[in-house]
Amino acid sequence: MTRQRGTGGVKAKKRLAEPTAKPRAAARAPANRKATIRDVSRLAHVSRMTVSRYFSNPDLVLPATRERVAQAVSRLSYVPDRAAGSLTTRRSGFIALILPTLTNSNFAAVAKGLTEILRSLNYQLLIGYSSYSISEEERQIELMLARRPEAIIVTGEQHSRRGTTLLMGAGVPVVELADLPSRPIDRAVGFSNRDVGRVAAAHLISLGHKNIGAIAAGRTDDMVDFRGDARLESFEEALKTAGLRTDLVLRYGEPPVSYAHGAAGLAVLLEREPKLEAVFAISDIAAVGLMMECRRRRIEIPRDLAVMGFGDFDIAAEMEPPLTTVGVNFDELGRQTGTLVVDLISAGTSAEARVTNVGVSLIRRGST
Amino acid sequence: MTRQRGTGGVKAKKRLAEPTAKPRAAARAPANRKATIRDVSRLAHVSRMTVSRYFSNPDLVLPATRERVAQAVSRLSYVPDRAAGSLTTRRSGFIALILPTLTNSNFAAVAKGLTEILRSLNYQLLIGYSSYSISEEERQIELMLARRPEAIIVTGEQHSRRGTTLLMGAGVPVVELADLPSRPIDRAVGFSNRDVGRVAAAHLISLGHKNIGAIAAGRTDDMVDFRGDARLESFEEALKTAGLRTDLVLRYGEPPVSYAHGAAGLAVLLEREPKLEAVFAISDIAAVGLMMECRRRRIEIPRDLAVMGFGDFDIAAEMEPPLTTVGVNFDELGRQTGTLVVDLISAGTSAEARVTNVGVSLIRRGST
DNA sequence: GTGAAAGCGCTAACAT
DNA sequence: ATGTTAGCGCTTTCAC
Repeated sequence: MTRQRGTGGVKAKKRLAEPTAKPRAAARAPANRKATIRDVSRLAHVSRMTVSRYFSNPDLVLPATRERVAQAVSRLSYVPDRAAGSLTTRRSGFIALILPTLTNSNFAAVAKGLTEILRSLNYQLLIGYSSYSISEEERQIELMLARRPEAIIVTGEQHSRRGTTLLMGAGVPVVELADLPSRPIDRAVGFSNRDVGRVAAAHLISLGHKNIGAIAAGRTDDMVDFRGDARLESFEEALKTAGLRTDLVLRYGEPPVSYAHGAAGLAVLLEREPKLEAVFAISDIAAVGLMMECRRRRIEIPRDLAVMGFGDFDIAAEMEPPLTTVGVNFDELGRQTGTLVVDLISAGTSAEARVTNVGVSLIRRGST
Repeated sequence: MTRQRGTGGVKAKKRLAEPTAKPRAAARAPANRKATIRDVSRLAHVSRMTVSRYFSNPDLVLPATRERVAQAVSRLSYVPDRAAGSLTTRRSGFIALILPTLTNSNFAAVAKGLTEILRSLNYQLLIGYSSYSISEEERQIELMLARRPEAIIVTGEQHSRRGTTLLMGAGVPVVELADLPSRPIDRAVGFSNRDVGRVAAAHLISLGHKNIGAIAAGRTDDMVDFRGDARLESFEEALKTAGLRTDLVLRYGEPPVSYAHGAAGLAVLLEREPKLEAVFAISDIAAVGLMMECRRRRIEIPRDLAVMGFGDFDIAAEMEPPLTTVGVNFDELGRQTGTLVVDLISAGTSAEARVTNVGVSLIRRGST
């Protein structure tokens, strides 16, 4: 079974199957086959096991031996193949994370918070994003599962039927993020998007506004921002409960909402109600776009129009006037999720409740 | 993790690989263990190869058989283990991507452009980020290599010594992004950050400004934004060449630059030179922060101060006045990189030059 | 402290 | 159309 130098030992028939169709391993770097543990062991004149120990538990290797292995490893630029290793250890070292988008700094913050916790424990985040598409999320779940992650983190409580089935049968901890599922698949760390809508409405109403508008994205069969919708719906309900009009609650376009959503939204609202007094955008991004449009139209904030958003994106505090918003500590959300996941993997359990609420808070600033 | 028997103490000669005499676990997947191809094969009464073909080339399987396999797959919620598969195929299906940060929508756009190309070909992006730390980048490179990606994409041309060694020995295509290395490790798709600085300086100078400032992040031993620095340096050189003062070229704080960098930077510059006429920020983000600070100080743009940035972030066009900037099509950069990488993997070569320049363009808007 | 044997879950290359 | 054989690169277990 020796098959070191040259290709001795390999069946010569291999030549047959070379119809340039499929890319073969050697296609690109003929001279450069990746070094294996066997190459190292031979160079260092030790067994493969000793090389393995050198990486997993160096103390078990005699210093002199260790040094020889180190030399060989360095000479060959050897990096152990984790995929091969995990086959035996049954630990992939992957934590899967499926987000709606990467282009949202709040979600990026979650990834950052998670990484902080996972890095020292040598887990690697396997990040995927669904572009707010339910079918794409399902595809991502399957892709992730194929990599045997030790835990899987998804966004929200709404998934495709098959996606849910896959998650339930995953056999590893599952965490749903940024929501408070009434019936979590396994665990959840999030906040109430309905609370966000209520807090926003309460704030605007308490300021005495009557003609209150709102801006959100629409939805297609496949693309939905469930959490944004929840914020909008609860906002609308709160308006209704207060006996206020709800015909200024706008949904249009595809998620995620953009600056342009906010700018265009203002135009629509103003046409519908010139005496518009306040607007809640389900994302700071739309709120900022709207504020810029106000500027173009010489509408002074908050004197002529009160504006608030959601997310407390970096730009919110920097705006002039600074944007009132409903904030969530996404960094912390990521860290808590990381801690939970690590507990779940190592202890198989955690003191945390099945559903953890990190809460939301009104961040009152100059735009209202 | 109980071992199965079959490896008994006695050395059996030539044990058959396939259906051993010794019965193993029952056909159904044990509650606690992910189903394997063997579980499926037993449930469907076929060999493992047939199950394998069902996934890789269903047409080779008789419809009736296919149906039985499908049933079993579905009943067991079986998802093939890609790590195990790649051991044999020598194709991990991973493309590694190492970015400085996820919190930058331009880099997020690169990931998006890449995904567009790679998705249909069933590659999975393995994303890592370095937080602008050189040592962390090195660590990421090693982590990635351990997953045997079929190509590895890194940002920039500056890496740690060992990082470079690892990349050179990777044995797979390596693409350096967002830079134009004079001596690329393998391939590069990017633009000239020095051009950016020159274009910015030329623009501001052509407008007749004399007291021109600039804002960038500083650097620590480990944290550097090489590309941002290149933009700043070439900007400074252009100023010098034009015989203009360069004492208003500012660097401070850690990368990446933030809104706050821009706001604080303006204060410093104004203190140093009350007659400041124009500012170039190495990132739109800092430029936007600076514009907001202008607003607070009732400095009118562009009348009192011309401002320009880099990156053409979404917010740039939405500002009031809209921000003049130097733009790069990062989406396209991602797509081109994707196409290149796919060519390189499948054909082992590509018509592309070793270094591809996607170019930069001055986007003249209202802030100058 | 080190090594030999066995096998993780999968598939390429052959047989039928 | 389907099955058998022989590993892929690594680590577990157990022997020395």
